[in-house]
Amino acid sequence: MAATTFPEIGNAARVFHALSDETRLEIVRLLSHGERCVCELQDALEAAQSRLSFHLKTLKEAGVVSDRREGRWVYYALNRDALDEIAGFAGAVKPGKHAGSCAQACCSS
Amino acid sequence: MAATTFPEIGNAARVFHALSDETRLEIVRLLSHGERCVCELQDALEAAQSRLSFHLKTLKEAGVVSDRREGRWVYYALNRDALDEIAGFAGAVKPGKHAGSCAQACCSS
DNA sequence: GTAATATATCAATTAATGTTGATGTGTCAA
DNA sequence: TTGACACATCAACATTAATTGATATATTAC
Repeated sequence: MAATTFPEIGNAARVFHALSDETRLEIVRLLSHGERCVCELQDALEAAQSRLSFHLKTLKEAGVVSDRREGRWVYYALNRDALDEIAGFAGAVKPGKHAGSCAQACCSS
Repeated sequence: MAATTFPEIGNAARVFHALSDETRLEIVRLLSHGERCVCELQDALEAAQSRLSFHLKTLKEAGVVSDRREGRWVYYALNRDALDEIAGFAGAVKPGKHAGSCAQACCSS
């Protein structure tokens, strides 16, 4: 498989949607330093707990982050695969870089 | 400037939002083959004209595409900078790749 | 067990986004 | 200069997403 295969549109849309919110991008930025528990994020973002929980769920459902429980705390971490998918998308779409890698109708014209 | 500078959160959110819709991703995919006029996209996507126009506007406002008029037709093309920003984001956020490049509070902890 | 802490979920509200059909604008050809 | 074409914009409506405050669940400390 080429490195620039066009990702599944539906999945890509889900990932991009997860990243389309500033609060969630801040979360991602914080997590880029390593995993964090919810209360640490809460302090850093000064966000209401249920709001944060909502955004974490959104990120998790899109596959951008994963979580793991440790005692009372739940730690969230970035999921490298999702970031690769994003980079892959950008690469696949760059003019001249995607030749032949797109299986859909757009290549038949 | 490092290649992995963390992009402006606000702008990144705008770009990601533009890419968070399947119709718009299809448009981007089509444009990855080169510029297209609206009517070509219309044929390829079987989308109502006003719907397409709405999505093109969204993409344009986010800086993902640019347009140019040629007679009766308006041609849309991908904007490479926006794709670079996406790739840059993915790179900046990857664990271990962003060290020292993040000017915000997240790096002070 | 009981209380406290960390987190998730729910219901209600509000805000943002997408869709549709109709109308407006610019450009070209006859 | 009229008509047809390519496209943008608008208004009304439908759908989806985000925020808030309250309540529920799990874990630990006492």
